[in-house]
Amino acid sequence: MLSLTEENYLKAIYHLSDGGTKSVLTNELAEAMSTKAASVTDMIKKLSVKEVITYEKYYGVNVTTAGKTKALHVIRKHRLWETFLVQTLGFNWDEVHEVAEELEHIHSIRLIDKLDEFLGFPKADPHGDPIPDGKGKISTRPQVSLDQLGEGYQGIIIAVKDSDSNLLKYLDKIGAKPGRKIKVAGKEEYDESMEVHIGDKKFFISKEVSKNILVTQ
Amino acid sequence: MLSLTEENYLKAIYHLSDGGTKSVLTNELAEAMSTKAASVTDMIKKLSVKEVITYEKYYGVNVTTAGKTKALHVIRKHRLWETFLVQTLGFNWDEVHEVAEELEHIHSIRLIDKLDEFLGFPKADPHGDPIPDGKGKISTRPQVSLDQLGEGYQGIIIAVKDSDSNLLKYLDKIGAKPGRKIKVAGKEEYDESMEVHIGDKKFFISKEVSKNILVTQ
DNA sequence: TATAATATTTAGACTAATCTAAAAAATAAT
DNA sequence: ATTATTTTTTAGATTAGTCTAAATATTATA
Repeated sequence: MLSLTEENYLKAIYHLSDGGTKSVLTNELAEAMSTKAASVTDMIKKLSVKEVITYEKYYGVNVTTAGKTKALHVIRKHRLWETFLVQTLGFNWDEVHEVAEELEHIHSIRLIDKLDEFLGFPKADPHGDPIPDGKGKISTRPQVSLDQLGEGYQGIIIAVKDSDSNLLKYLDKIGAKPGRKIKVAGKEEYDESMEVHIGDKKFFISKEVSKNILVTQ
Repeated sequence: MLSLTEENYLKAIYHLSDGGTKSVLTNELAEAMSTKAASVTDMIKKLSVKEVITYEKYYGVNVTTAGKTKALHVIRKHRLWETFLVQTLGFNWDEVHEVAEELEHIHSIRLIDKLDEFLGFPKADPHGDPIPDGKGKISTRPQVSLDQLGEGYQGIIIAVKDSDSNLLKYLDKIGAKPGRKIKVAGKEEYDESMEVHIGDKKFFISKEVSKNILVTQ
């Protein structure tokens, strides 16, 4: 059984390792957890004893299979709660992250399965991120961030990055929601800002914004 | 701000003091918290620094006004979550206590107010216990436990004690739910067991059971 | 390839919450 | 009113998670 803090570290490691595909360094984990490298070293020792990560001194951390499953279970809870907050309680999509950070640590499996059922077994959360099933299986679609695409591209928004509440408010304002069609009408070489069409409306967005919009390939 | 543990201590003190009407002794608090008296002494020192209780060495603990408000806020959250679990997710009333013990510590006030609204501002939880409002105001009705009443009594079940899951299963089986009419058809002097009529059905219940049924006076 | 810069780990200390064992106060019993 | 019993508190230790400062390893640079 992992403590709340251990769960948070494991989740961060999972995300930073891109779902367990690469190692994570002490300092980037410290940065992500808003803590000091020394604290991270202590924690990764604990997590490797619990066999959810492997760890080689000075060479970073990797998630084990067991660790992946546990991380995905926490992510499942987080995303189901976010869906509940928006779909059922009427929160805006920019208001749910912090609350879900707390709710994701409630233990009852029965609760989360009932919640899943109540919500109609949603495939994705309000930001378009896929919701793992009870066994920790996650379905991913091929996707790119919009900034990597050039003029003329046309596709569908799959998801948006959900970390920054102000960004989400802005994306909401321009209608950049999962499921909407988006077209790169023009791209400025100098700063990589672009003109996009979303529905029948046109917007100029900075590279900073386009990096946070994930679209079909 | 109280820690999770401090919140749990405060809630226990509030309950053991009958809503702040009497002092609580170290040992009974230790018993209620499944911990040792020494730990209790440490914690009540912390809680009195935070001014949610007053404490005089060797003479027990009393809740302050601020403490009452905080305790009632936790109780509000507990009871709203219990209502949600039963009403919305389809849990049985004997399955919700432990989960609500975790959920009651989620901090967002906005969450709990939205939940309250979603549930239709319920006045009582599934066991009949009153739900305090956002300001910590609680409406209590005059009530007695059934064991204190004699043959011939007739009234309405207001609430049942919710601590024991097996008791709740039994009460569910005999239909002893808040709102139902109940009549004491006979009472055995020897062991204070009684025959009760609930709806059109008749049951013999022990004193142990009757103590846990709260009825109108 | 030695040296400088950066990253990581160790050592030692702090707080919250807990414990056991011993001391002290309050209550009960003779 | 002493003594015995019970209750409560103190003293000192332990674990989880954190920190700073110092030491060590790795990587980059000249």
